[in-house]
Amino acid sequence: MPDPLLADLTEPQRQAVLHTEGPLLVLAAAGSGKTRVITRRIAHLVRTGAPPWSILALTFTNKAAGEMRERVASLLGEGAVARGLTVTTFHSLCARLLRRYAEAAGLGQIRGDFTIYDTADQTALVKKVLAALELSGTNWPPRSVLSAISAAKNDLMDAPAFAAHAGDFYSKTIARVYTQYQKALTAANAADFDDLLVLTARMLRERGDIRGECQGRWRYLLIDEYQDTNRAQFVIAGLLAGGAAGGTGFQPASTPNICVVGDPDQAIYGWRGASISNILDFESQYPGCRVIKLGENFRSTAPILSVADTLIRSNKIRKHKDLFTKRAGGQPVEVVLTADERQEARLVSDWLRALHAGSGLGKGAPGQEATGSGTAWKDMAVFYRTNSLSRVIEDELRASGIPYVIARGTAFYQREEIRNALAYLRVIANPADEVSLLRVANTPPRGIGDAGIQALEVHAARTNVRMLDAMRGAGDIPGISGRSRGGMTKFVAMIDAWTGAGTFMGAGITGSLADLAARVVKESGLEGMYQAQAKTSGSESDAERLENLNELISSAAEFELEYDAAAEPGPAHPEDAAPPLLSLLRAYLESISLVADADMTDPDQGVVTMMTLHAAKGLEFAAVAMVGLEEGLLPHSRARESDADLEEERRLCFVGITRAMRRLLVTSAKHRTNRGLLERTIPSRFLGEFGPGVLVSDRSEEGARHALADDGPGWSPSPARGPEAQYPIGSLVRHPQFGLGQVVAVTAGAAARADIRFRDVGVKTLILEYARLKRVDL
DNA sequence: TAACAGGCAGTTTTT
DNA sequence: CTGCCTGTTA
Repeated sequence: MPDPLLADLTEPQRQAVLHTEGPLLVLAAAGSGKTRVITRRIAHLVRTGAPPWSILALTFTNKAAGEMRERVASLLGEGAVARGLTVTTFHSLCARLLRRYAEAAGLGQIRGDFTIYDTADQTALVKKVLAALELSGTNWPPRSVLSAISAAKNDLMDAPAFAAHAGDFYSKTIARVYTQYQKALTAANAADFDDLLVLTARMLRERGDIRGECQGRWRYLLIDEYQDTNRAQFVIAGLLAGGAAGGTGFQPASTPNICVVGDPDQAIYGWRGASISNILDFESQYPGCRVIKLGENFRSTAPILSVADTLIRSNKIRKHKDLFTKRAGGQPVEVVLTADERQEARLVSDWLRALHAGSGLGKGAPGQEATGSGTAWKDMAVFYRTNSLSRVIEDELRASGIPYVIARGTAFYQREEIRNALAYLRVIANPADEVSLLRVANTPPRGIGDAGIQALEVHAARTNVRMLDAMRGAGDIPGISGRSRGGMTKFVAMIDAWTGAGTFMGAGITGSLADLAARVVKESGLEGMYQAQAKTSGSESDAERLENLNELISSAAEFELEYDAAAEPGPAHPEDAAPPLLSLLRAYLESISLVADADMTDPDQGVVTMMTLHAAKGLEFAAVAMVGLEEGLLPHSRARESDADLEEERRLCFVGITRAMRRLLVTSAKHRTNRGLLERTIPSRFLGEFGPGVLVSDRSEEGARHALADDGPGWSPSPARGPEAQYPIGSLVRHPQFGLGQVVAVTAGAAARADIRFRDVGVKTLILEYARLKRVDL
């Protein structure tokens, strides 16, 4: 009697499902049925007797985790999932482990009720630190400082270690900031995204008991998209598996049941610290591990696959693997050159509309369902390299009445009014959270100004109390004006009223999260503030803010309905249990902190999806349009310095192509308006690597709005030279602001600069990429 | 203290 | 073009 779990699998797929004991590496090419294998494997494990709670599957996005959970549930029934099967993201898992064990582990930095700081919070905090260290924000852009710190953390380097390695002035300064930043996080009882991983890795490494508990529970470990793991994730995986991770010297418990799935050709997170070597070295890390390659593609037509395969062969640092399909036929891939981004957008929108109307799509490979009626909107997508490209497309789709969504899961929570409301909630959940406190202490204005805050901060630091508690005694603090004092007293009273002075008991304290959110929105004065704004300005966007606040309350209500307290990790000691409302609030805030852009793509919305190439990974669509195939955009200008960067860009392009099942349109605009400036572009070198069989057309004549001469062929590999080559020493240039000048020195490299002596304003050093210079002596 | 104007700098991808 | 930061004024 054939097992229905195995019946429709290919031989390699079947092998991967059946290999349950001992390490397993599955190299799964794009579209090779990876998710199917993973879910069947989990189902098979359960069928053959593994308790669901002993299985841990890790993904990178909530969406991937959700899908996996759903598919397992449909194979086994909801019951199995309910019996403790853990399918979650790395970051969620770490957050949960830390909530449960952080205090017991004596990590020092955080307690179980910590707040997760997102990029905006991190920026606010690092700015404070920079100010305190008297470093100017222009010389030390918070963004770059944070990315240096993040890189260190991803490499599991803490502040003391970083300081120890810092040799030059730059690193030494970063080390000082890193140290203070970490101290500030500790004071705020907060962890940034990277900390979630770093602290978990440290905890599992240092605490054999906790590690043992985890290993004891999760006997089967499965990790998806393994090619995108960074060092911290790699170490966590190794420690959970019970293997000897990263040379830390632990004895493997036995041969660990760790199964990793990935595709080196789809590694696109190198910039975030991911290292392909984690997957490439898996075999040597776990000697005797089984390796299974899934090469047959079940997703795309032959022409699409051929383009993808030809392109990716241009990568030199690569283990070749055949990508093939048994199906023949299919429409050719279309490459279209347009005059500019507006024509490009129009072309994409026309293309989508034509497919929707039913021209052509069903005539693909035999065996495909003939969709004479056209492609549904939800089966189409538009991909772009950078978010900024979405605007023109969006305008065009809206104008032509095509329904669409932009996959920007985080956008809602980034809005000013939402961040304000959430900041209040976060202060309730974690009174030490200074970033949130400072954000709303005077929002809406209640008379607390900079001077008042300054005095309060000094006092709090001196007396070693939390700022919120310092506010309670504002009357006794010297240097605070009466007006400020009044505002602070009101502020504290308000928070106390919401929390029952921290007890979450008493009259007027409900157990409902939605009620709490509603009270906060109203009683904080946010609602009134935005109402007033909407009335005076009468603008649409101000009215929208009020709607958004209501939507936030609804989202809290929704979360509350779905929340399962029993599924939460209890504290290590039951007597530490927080009031139910507080636990609910923290879980809610955590879920918000960990949403990703990709999470918001709901396949059932019946609309075209627009998203970045990064967000597209793991998805598939019947028809895909990829725009902006231009030098500087894809490959991105920031990523063509090294071969490694360039190859990652090529993989990104590969990922985009391989999302398409039946139709693929790739566009490149000859001119593009950048920051209000029309620029001529060079077609992406990748177009020249698509191989034969693509259908190329140049439609730029039809859309030409300006009389700029067209030169040259569609594309040829662009000369790989930086902008500095265009501005030799001595050349004359014009700058929109500084006027005429002469180049006196040039430095090539990442950010090529030139020293230019201007006739009127003297010598200036400019970054060529942004300087908007024009040669005037040619 | 709050609101506003004007100058300036920065441009990727995200858990 | 945008958003951020600074400085000015009521």
